[in-house]
Amino acid sequence: MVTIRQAEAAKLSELPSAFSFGPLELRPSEGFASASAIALQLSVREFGLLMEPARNDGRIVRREELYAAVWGEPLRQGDRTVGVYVRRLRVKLSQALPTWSFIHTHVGFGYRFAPANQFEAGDAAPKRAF
Amino acid sequence: MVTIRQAEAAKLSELPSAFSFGPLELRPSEGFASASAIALQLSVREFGLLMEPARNDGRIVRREELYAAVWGEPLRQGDRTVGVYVRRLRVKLSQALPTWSFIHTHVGFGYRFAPANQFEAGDAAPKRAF
DNA sequence: CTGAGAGGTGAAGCGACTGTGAACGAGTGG
DNA sequence: CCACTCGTTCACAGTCGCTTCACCTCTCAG
Repeated sequence: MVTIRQAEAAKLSELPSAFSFGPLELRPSEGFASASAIALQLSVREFGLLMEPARNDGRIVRREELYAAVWGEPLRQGDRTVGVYVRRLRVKLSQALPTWSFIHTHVGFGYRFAPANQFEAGDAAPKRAF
Repeated sequence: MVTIRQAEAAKLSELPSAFSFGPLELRPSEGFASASAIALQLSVREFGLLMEPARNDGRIVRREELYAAVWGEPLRQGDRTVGVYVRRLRVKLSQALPTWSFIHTHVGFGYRFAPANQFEAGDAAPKRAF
């Protein structure tokens, strides 16, 4: 079985050393994430999830795909882990940036990672985009 | 019994990764549909129906065939589900593109999927074709 | 015109899916 | 040994959309 460290290390090489995601600044190589200069305290899994925008730019990603990318193994039937981590990420991100939303649910499909500021309506991505 | 997720995943592999349908842009692999840069909010079933043009280019399709393609099982006697979803699709599409029509009824036969703009009469498909 | 059949429409029940809070155990550092 | 963090799992609650139903409209044959 693959350890967290190994799985994460394997992924890092495929990612850019740094990129921005809306108001967030992410540096995979350092395991660092900040929101408007406020450093975020993320766990390894949470950080792995936040790397998703670097892998797929704004498209809708299935849970299976997300899990495979972060955990390095196929998602098992009935496994709710992805949902739990999405929630934790949402909590931390909304604490740092209350007016922003980053992870959008697509029922029966998966999630779409896209920054959206509720005070700048009409600009960014819609909640549902099938 | 087959879950929605499984049925949907099975279909995706048979479709092109992206195609256009009149002013619509569709990406089956991402569960994404947009109308003139406006992202459409479709459910899994609605999206499955909109994939029809990728399977049959412009010909009239029987309800039985449509149901089998999207639901993955034969249509039962008296089942009106296809009609309900056609209506929902029409509503959403007409909201996004009021001057366009995409799904044309052929009484006693089925539906024909073809983009038609009412402001460009003479060019595109007639409402009834027999 | 009238009736029958086909399709359109609106609403509602129910099950599937997702969100949420909490508990447990493994791992780590003091 | 304890305190802490994090990953994982579970049960429950809330939401969403699939399906079904009843009723209406349209079309056409006679």
